[in-house]
Amino acid sequence: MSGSSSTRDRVRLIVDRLEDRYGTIDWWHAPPDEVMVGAILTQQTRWENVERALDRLRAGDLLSMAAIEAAPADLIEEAVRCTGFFRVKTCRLQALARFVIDEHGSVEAMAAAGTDELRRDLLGVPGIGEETADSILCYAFSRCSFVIDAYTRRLCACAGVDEPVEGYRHLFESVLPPVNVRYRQTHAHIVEYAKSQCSRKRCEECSIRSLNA
DNA sequence: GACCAGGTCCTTG
DNA sequence: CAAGGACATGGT
Repeated sequence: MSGSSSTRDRVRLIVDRLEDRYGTIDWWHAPPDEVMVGAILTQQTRWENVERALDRLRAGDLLSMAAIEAAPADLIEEAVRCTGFFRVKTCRLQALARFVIDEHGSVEAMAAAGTDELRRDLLGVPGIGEETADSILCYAFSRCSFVIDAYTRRLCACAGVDEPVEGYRHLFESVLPPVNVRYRQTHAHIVEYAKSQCSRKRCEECSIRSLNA
């Protein structure tokens, strides 16, 4: 990580500009079990396909850690097929469900754990990397863990900020006030902006690029 | 038909 | 540690 203040100022500028542009938006409010499932299903996958899978799981009463832990794998596979990597993702979902049930007893019980401990434990579950862990912490457990995804890296690259993943995380966490709603909102802003304005084709005219000067 | 999508893991150099 | 491949379906 480079703690360079000019880099941090640039990130602060990104955050402020996005807030001016989009204002208050409330993103991904769903029950914790559903957030955890969605966080895994959205790996390398468009969200629209994830929603289909979530609907299928819900229809089969499979949208809870307890149900996923108990269900036969082929039932899960069938429901999540539309998100791609369906065998791998089914394994990951069941590994997460087993972790929740075996190590904590329930999702509600998990909420009692501290953020650092939770993060470390989640990263120990096969199939859960940094982004998935932080998504779960931020959107399922309302913690101040900033999510660094492909959109965030693309947008930052546009603005001339180039860091290793941990660098990005600490940059954003040093700029944002320690309030969960700001974390989820800023990440939502980045996704909205990057999707519409900073796609591979349009990046040249992306206004964030002007922060380079 | 090529190319990409809100990653993660495993193998190599 | 960086780079490359595997995992797979669905949309443009």
